[in-house]
Amino acid sequence: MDGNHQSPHQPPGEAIERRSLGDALVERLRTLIVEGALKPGEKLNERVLCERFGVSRTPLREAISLLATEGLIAMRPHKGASVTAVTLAELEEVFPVMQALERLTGERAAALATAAEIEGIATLHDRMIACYRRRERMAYFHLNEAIHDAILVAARNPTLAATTQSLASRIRRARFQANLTEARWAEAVAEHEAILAALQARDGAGLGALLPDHLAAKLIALRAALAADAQPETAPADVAGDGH
Amino acid sequence: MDGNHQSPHQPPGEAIERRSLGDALVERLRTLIVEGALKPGEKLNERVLCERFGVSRTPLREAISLLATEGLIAMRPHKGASVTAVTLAELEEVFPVMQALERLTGERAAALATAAEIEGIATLHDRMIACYRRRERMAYFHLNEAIHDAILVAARNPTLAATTQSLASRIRRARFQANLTEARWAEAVAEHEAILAALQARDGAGLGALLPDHLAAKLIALRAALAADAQPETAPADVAGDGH
DNA sequence: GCGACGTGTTTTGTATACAAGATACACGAG
DNA sequence: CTCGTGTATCTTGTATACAAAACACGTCGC
Repeated sequence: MDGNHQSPHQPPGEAIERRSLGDALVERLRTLIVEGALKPGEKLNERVLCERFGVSRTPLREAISLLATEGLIAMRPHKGASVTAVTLAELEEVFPVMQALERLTGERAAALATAAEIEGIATLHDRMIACYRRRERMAYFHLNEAIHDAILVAARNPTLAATTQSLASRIRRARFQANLTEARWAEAVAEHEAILAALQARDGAGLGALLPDHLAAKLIALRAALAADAQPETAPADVAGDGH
Repeated sequence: MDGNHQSPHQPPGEAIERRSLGDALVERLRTLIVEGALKPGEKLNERVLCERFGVSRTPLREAISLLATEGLIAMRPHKGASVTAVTLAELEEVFPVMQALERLTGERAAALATAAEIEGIATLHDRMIACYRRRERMAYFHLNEAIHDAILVAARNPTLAATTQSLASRIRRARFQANLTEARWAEAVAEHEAILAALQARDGAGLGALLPDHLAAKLIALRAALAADAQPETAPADVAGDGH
């Protein structure tokens, strides 16, 4: 269920079995970058990563190339690859595109989702709410993603799904980096309640507006969080040090 | 001006010089596929292509992988790569996504384009009209693309540009395959007049509606053309033969 | 003492070599 | 004669080897 966020649109019939090493690497690397294990600006030394993953340079380079097209990695000729920085400017750039896609997703999902899919999303939603009550942040995140993936599947458009997913990883990364405040978390849960209600009512216009709004609220929260992170020159680690 | 359709959004300052072989191959292959030299369904034998382009398999495979993410090529593990078919179903899938993106493009371009950019687009437009009058189909196509690229640049969003371009190649391919009728051509020219007028008036809502409409009209035309191509079992070449 | 140049090392870009899976054809059994 | 199986060949997936470019450091000149 987790991992594999890149292809929630796989048509069940065609069953394209994954090309082991290359694709597996793509996912591992993407997770490492999105979840912050590989830090923004970090230089990706091919030899080091090869040893780390136990593979040769050929499949590794394939994976790096692919992530470069997703915008998670920047490649400069003869200078190597590095993890791109999560800047506010980048988010301001990605968000409007994402909003346009999510509006379409909402409209289509409300119209095309099967009853079973809506029920499945409701189940995921309930589990997510339970995680919220218990403040299980990681489980909440993953269920959140599962819900958005399920809505994407319900929109019945593999191209839309693939395009959205490609952009989503850049946004997810910002979310991992900037801590979710308690206030924003409560707000997000309320937005999700409205989203589920619109889907159950098959209100296309409503869902098509709620999803971009949800995203807009997220951007506002991230703006604040990233602006706070942007000037850490005042007290990088001294904040903790002062306590002693 | 021609070629290089994949990166009209290159920020002038960053000047990422292209990684020669790999990227050059991507463009050559993309052109071959889009313009129909490599036919849909055609199997891509790596060794053959290597000899043809005079490169090794490593960069060729990189290029193939990238075009696979664009949807022009399908890869199946241990079975090789092949050019994807241009089906009506695929177009119906890509178009709504493209429309959502173009609406955003129109709104942003109307608001953010510089006076010089609008003037430049007007110039391209006039040259395109001249080509239409002379029925110079190829030159018309290329100026048409140049106009859409210029609008994309004016929208001031590299991510939007890159995403749009990635989908555009799939649509362009259909346009090359299905012949433009005289009636549709005249219609398209009229639509372009309206597009230019909206841009010059900086009418965001107008341009944001005209671009998707332009696309919708194109889809209707392609539907007819592809439906005609779809059942050639009745008389593959006999249609021409009957005339003799 | 400071700066520029040159050499050595590292790292990337490309080519080739090897291994595993898939296709095609031929041979044999029914 | 047809169908299944086994082998041979080819193609892909991965690893390694080679070449060129970039970086780092030391030396030489001013």
